[in-house]
Amino acid sequence: MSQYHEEDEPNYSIMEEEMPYLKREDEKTVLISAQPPSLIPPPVIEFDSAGRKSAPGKRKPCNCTRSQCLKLYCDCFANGEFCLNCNCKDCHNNLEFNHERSRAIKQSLEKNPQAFKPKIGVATKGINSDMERLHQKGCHCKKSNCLKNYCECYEAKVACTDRCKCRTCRNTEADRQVRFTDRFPMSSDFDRRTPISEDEAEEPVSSKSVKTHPWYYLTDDVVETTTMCLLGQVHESEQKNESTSETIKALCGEFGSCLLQIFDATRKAQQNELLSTKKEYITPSDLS
DNA sequence: GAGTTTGAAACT
DNA sequence: CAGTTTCAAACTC
Ligand SMILES: [Zn+2]
Ligand SMILES: [Zn+2]
Ligand SMILES: [Zn+2]
Ligand SMILES: [Zn+2]
Ligand SMILES: [Zn+2]
Ligand SMILES: [Zn+2]
Repeated sequence: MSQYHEEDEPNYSIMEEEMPYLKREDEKTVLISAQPPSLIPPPVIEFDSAGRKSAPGKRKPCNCTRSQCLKLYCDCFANGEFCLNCNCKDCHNNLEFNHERSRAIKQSLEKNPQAFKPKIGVATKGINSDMERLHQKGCHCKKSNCLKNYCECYEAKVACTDRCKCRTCRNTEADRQVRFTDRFPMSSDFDRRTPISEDEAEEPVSSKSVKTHPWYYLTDDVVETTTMCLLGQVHESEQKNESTSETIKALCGEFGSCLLQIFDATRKAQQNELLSTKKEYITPSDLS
């Protein structure tokens, strides 16, 4: 994979990094029918090419009907993956049509050498934090105000930048900051700061099991943050001109998201309690 | 589920 | 490069 290192050919080095089954041969890019990416050991990918969260094993099945999953219209193809358990019709994005598929990849690649590179920069990779987690090409939205998932920036949960050519954008960094959801993602390891009642605060015995109940984490801070998130959601829904029912639906989602984070803190507290039966102190490395 | 809306990708 | 068409997903009801 790394037998070619030519400084003046950045495209190929990128391609070899992103698509191991591509090889350089003479002045051409040649696709070798090596192991398909989906069969290669562990594709530990956190984000797909569009910046969406992508659980390594699972992938949203496509429903392509006219592209044969051999154009970038197909998300599977665009992610450099084979179709598997998809609902596509007349799919050629598989080993049966490997040759045709390789030709299609090559075709897309010569149209745009960056075609299979992630559209959204990976979020800080150790020392190399140059790659911003922002859309590299920018969106061109006209009617969604960049407030719906039609917008690739919004879908990837990143702010629009000057690279975008969107009209009436409501997804600027400033816009996002008044929506709270992104500003205060309640860290699941927040501490309880405000005692709910004085009795309980001075109860040494109950402190062992009380932390395993969700309501223990309903501190003022958490309640306030949750409320802020909901208000931010209302704000966003109003900008979208959403109907009341859609607004309520969105609010339910937001509230559920907050509740899950609170519950997550509960779950971690339970784990800590289990660990503390053997250890006096828990080091941060125990948590993860 | 049916029908509409949307903007990237493809095409001219 | 710009204008148009095609396409599959996002969205609405
Ligand atoms: Zn497909
Ligand atoms: Zn597919
Ligand atoms: Zn397919
Ligand atoms: Zn946009
Ligand atoms: Zn944008
Ligand atoms: Zn925008």
